[in-house]
Order: sequence, then C-alpha cells, then structure tokens
Amino acid sequence: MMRRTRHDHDHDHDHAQDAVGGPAPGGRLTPGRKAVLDILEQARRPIGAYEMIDLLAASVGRRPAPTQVYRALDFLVEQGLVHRLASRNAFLACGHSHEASEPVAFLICDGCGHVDEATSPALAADVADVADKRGFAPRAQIIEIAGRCADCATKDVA
Amino acid sequence: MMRRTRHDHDHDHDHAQDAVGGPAPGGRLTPGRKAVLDILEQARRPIGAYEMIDLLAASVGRRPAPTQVYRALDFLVEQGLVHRLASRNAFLACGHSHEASEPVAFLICDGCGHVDEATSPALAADVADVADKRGFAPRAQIIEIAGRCADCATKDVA
DNA sequence: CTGAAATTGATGCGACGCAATATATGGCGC
DNA sequence: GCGCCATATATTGCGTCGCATCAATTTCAG
Repeated sequence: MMRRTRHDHDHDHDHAQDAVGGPAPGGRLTPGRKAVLDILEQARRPIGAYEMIDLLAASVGRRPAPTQVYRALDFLVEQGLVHRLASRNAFLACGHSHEASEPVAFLICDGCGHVDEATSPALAADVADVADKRGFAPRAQIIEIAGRCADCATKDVA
Repeated sequence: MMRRTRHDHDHDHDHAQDAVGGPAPGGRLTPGRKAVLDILEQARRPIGAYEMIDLLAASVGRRPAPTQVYRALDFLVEQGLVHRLASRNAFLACGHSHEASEPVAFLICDGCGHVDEATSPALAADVADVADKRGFAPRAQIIEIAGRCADCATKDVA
C-alpha cells in the first residue's frame, strides 16, 4: 500500500511516543496506555470504561474514543497489570505482583465499593480439581465474591 | 410521582391465580416469564438478552421489549431457576436443583460454547474461608472457568 | 555508513449493535 | 379509587468493528 507524504503538517501534536525506546514483543507501554494505568493505580477502585474516558479527559485534557480505552485496557489486562471485574463491567489496577495464571478472588463490597484482591492456593487447587475431574482444560478463571466488607458489615449492625 | 415502593412487597397476600400451571413458591411464574424459561431450558446453552428477544419473537410471535426480558431473567435468577454468566453477559437454565446460596462453578468451553455446571463443597468452603479471613460477609459468588472441554481439548491435539 | 522507503504497530475518528436501566402507562384484584 | 404487577417506551452505558493516519523500527539501496 503506497503511502505518500502529505503536503504538510496541518496541526501540532502535543505528545509523542517517547516513553519507550524499543519494540517490545507483546506490546509497549505507550503514553496513552500509561495514562490509563496511572488513573487506575491512583484510583485504587474499579473504574468503568466510560468513567475512564471522563477521567482521561480531565487528566490529559483530551477526550479519547471508547475504542482507545478498551484497547489500552485489553493490553493492560493481557500484561497482568490490570484486572477485569466481569460482574461490574469495570477494571481495577492489580495491587500485587502475582502470576497472571494464578487465580485471584475478588471481594467486592456492595457498601463502599472497595475491592480486595485475594489469592488462595487451596482455592486454586480446588478450581483445578473441579476442572480436571471433567477433563476440562482451564484457560482463565473468574472468582468474584460480592458482599459487605468488614467496615461496612459493622456499620450494618449499627 | 413515585408511588411504587420496592420494599413492602413481602405481604402475606398471595396471588395464586397469576401463575400458570399452579402456585409458584416465592413468586409468580407468569406466561411471559415461563416463555423465557422454556427457551432457556430447551436451548441448554447460554443465551444473551437480545438473542432471547429474537427467540421469543419466533416462539410467541410477538417481540418483547428488552426490559421485559431482563425483568423475567432477573426473576428467574432470583428464583434459582436460571444462572447468569457474568463473563459472557448471558443466561443459562439451571440444570440441577441446588440451593441458590450454594456457589456454583461454571466450566465454559471456548470451543463449542457448552457450559457445565459444577458444585464443590471444598470450593464452597474455600470461598467462605477466604472471605471470613477478611471479615467479609459474602452475599453472592461468581466462579467461572473458561477453557476447553474434554471433547474440544482432544480435537486440539489432532 | 548514510539516508530513504517499506513494515509494523499504535493511535484517532466514526458508526454501529448489544446490554442495561430509568421512566411511564395499563390491566386487575381489592 | 388504590395498590400491585406486568408491560411498553425512552435513554444511557457498554463494547466492537472498520478504516485512515501517524510514529518508530527495520530493511535496503546507494
């Protein structure tokens, strides 16, 4: 596909892809992707795709299209830096540095919305066991527990 | 003009006539709801809300609005007759008659789309244990395992 | 070795279809 | 008429696809 140089640049670009030096197989942490990751890490709470767009607009000053956000999110999930909460259609920065293949249980509080991340070898073993008994080859697991966290539970009694 | 109160629905008054085919415990199985349940039971596979609308249109001859389908689905899920697959935004007729509170693990095949339903006391105990360690009071659990079923796994090797 | 084109991958924009909720109306028994 | 349940309508949010553009790297000609 022939791609000729256009006559001239008609507008300036305020940011460039300077964050990474070389090509990383599997992807690079570009500024756009990093902006998404930063927001998730500073929020420390699940954020939906469209709230992410709003936050990016406030942060970068520019309003990205949904596609951009979803692509960045997918990338970050693939890299294991971000988790997806299927029950809420939201995303959460990964707190710990665990293996991507290790099953993580999420404790999602209905009251305050806080999400706790928990890994359990016993849980992992049981999941593997249940699948194995049926000859099922697991690729990914989703374990999400909704309820009330310790703080909100005590408030309930009051 | 908000007159509807969602909280005082647990009166001792029971509409048995609303149900089709007799009284339903804890709820009324209206024709609309039954049509949704029938389709799910005959399909034996996860069905999205809008595919459900299409199937209802073919079955009843009339095309219900999304809200009706979601309402019916929510009702059936509450009754424990239908499960919701969070990772796929789809619904599945419950195969067995287990307690609604008991955690169910779903084995979702990426190949054929078949979904297997599995209950495991050990898994349930581990989930409760993980939550308990953090003082978390669980209300509902979601355990979904994506991968390849026995049939599709053998086809992979070939 | 140097510079330019081809390549790869990321980004931008727009539109569309599906998912879900909010709001309003109507039937029915009481 | 009033409350309850179900249905109907409207609006918002979620997620994906396709294509055009642009930047960085690699490849290759000179």
